[in-house]
Amino acid sequence: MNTAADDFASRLLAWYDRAGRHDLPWMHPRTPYRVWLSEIMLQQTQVQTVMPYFERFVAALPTLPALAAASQDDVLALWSGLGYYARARNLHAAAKLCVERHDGELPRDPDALTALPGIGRSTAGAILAQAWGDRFAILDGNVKRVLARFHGVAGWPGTPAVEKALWLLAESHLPHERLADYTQAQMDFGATLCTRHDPACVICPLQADCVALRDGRVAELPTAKPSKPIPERHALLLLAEDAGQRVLLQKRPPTGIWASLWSLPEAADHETARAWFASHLQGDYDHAEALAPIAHAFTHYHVQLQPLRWRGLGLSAAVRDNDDLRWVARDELVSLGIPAPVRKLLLAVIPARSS
DNA sequence: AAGCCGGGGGG
DNA sequence: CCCCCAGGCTT
Repeated sequence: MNTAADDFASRLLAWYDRAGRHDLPWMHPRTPYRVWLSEIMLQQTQVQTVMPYFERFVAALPTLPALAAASQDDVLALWSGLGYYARARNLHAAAKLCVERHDGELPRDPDALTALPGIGRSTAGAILAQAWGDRFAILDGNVKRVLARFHGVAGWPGTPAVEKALWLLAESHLPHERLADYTQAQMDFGATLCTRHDPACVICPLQADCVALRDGRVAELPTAKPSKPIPERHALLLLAEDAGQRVLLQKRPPTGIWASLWSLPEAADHETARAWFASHLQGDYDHAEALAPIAHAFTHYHVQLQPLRWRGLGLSAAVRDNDDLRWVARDELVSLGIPAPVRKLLLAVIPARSS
């Protein structure tokens, strides 16, 4: 069995001092707000992807009260391109709750923390350990992989039984000191040494006691998620420009894919598109220019988006600009939350204004 | 227990 | 082309 401050933790900490990452943006200064924001951004997202978004976000909204006071559109604009936009909506809602319930600060209590939207057990542990040095375990993808190999735990970690076993193992290794460093050490270790493909076992500080290495099962642990067929979908994107080269954007519904983001009006087929066009725009639907189709992949389905473009259009008199439908100039795109493939399309199609 | 929710990087 | 990544929420 493992003692509380066992070899596992002390070896990991020694490795971290030597080879870990000590200069990530959220470490300097390592405030609760910055730790929290980084942990939310890092959910299912790699460090290199997160860094520029983190810098931009804290520059615009440097404190929790500033985040709470921001508009949802501002928050989504800062998140635009990162994906999993529920994280941004939950972050924003949680900030408001902290202002209401916790005097504008992130609570240090684990139950109060987990009660906030977007913060589960692992994220709460990461925040508590890194922001205050409190003794809580994490169980993210890195830790799951390291523990599954080190202890030879088979079975996909997504199943409750395997996850429960891994939580117990994670807690069994917790040291009594340096919890912030230990937490970072685990993540750095999984991200840079005990990697999914081709881990550096030959220089691993845990190699002497790793069950997977001993049994030659490193490549097959952790057990992969069972794969399922991914459905293919199609949709039309309606790209209407007015005489000033502004594009008509529509706010998406608050649930579902790309919730609450601004995007091009979307239709399942030409019949639906034609009807929407007729009731909102003045012009000839059949005058559309078909642009190159866009292939976009989500985790659980793939979609082919066919953009149709019209120029010099006007809105029907009965429609007008409203809260869910706006003519947007190219310069305004940066201030809105827009799905990545749509943003890319618009920037490619709408010429930058020559100054 | 399974599905939903993005986008990018790597083999 | 496949898989995975500092997961959490909903059903």
